[in-house]
Amino acid sequence: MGRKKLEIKRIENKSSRQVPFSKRRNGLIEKARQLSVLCDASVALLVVSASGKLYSFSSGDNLVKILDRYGKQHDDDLKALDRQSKALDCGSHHELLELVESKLEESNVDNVSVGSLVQLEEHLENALSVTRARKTELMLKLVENLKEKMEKSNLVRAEADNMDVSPGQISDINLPVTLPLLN
Amino acid sequence: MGRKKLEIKRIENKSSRQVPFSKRRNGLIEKARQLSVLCDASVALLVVSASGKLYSFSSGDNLVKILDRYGKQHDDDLKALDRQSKALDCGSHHELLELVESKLEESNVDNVSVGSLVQLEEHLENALSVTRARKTELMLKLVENLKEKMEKSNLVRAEADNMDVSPGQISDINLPVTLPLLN
DNA sequence: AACTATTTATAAGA
DNA sequence: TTCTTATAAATAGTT
Repeated sequence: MGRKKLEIKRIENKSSRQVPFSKRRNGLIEKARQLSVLCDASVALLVVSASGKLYSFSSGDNLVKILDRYGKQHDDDLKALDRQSKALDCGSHHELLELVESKLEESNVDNVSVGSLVQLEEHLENALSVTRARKTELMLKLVENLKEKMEKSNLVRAEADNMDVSPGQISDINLPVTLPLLN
Repeated sequence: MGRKKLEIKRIENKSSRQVPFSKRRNGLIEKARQLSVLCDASVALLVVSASGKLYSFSSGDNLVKILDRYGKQHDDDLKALDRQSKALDCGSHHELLELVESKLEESNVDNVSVGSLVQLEEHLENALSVTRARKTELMLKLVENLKEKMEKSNLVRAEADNMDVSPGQISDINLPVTLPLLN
């Protein structure tokens, strides 16, 4: 959609990439927003530029929740895989071979192309990354801690200044206040 | 970009959402692909429909790597946060208060709007989810195990059939073969 | 950062 | 779902 039709291939010149990157990144994020609003969908988008800068979007549900949702969907599948794996531990090579062949057959029956198998592989990799994503509550607790401390501190100040500070007001500022530390 | 200009607000009728969802989802994924190719960027996209179906895209780098990259970028920041938090444990309320106010001041100096503070909060939530995402190697090992077993099994069959099976061939089929189990 | 000629995406309809 | 088409929106090249 420009003066000329553009081939979709890597723009070699690094500085020539800057403007298209910025335009398309913004466009993509806006499209993601529209999809989430129009169709009531959860959307998470991460973009890392070649120079390593990160840009992200996530719909009302934050990334964490979307990942959780994703994780939940695959939980049972992963458990099945786990059981399968354990079963294989005890199984003979012969049994494994039969399993593999039956699975191959299923794939053929369903006319699965190499392309879609590759997609399935990506699928698993995603599922793995999501499973990993469920372990660490530590940082969350850390931030919760900070929040509490700031809340207390604000209350102390409020008392000193004889002002009324509602919990709502506090929670509006306490997290952002900590965030400049991240940059 | 259709026959009529469309307001970007939730399409209430559930069935009326299906077609736009499908079209826009495909469009979004295509745009994500183009951005990653044209500008040599890493892009990860997760879309969960209102009915809970998941669709995803990730550029050559898979989601795991993109998350790792994201995580790496924020690792030092998170460590800083951690140190900060520990320091606060020993600090007085007064010191904390000063910190909060100085941070607030910084924010004002930099003319940070409420909107961008909200963005920063999302930023942290993303960082948290990524930090969580780095913990579990378990599933990866599980799959590696499966891979090895299948490789062995294939070699066994290859010997039996007196065929030559290169490692490359094996790695092309062993993962996909396991993947139908996930669905 | 703005402008505009074009291309691309897509809303509605079939 | 898939195709068609009129129109809106995105954006490549330019200033």
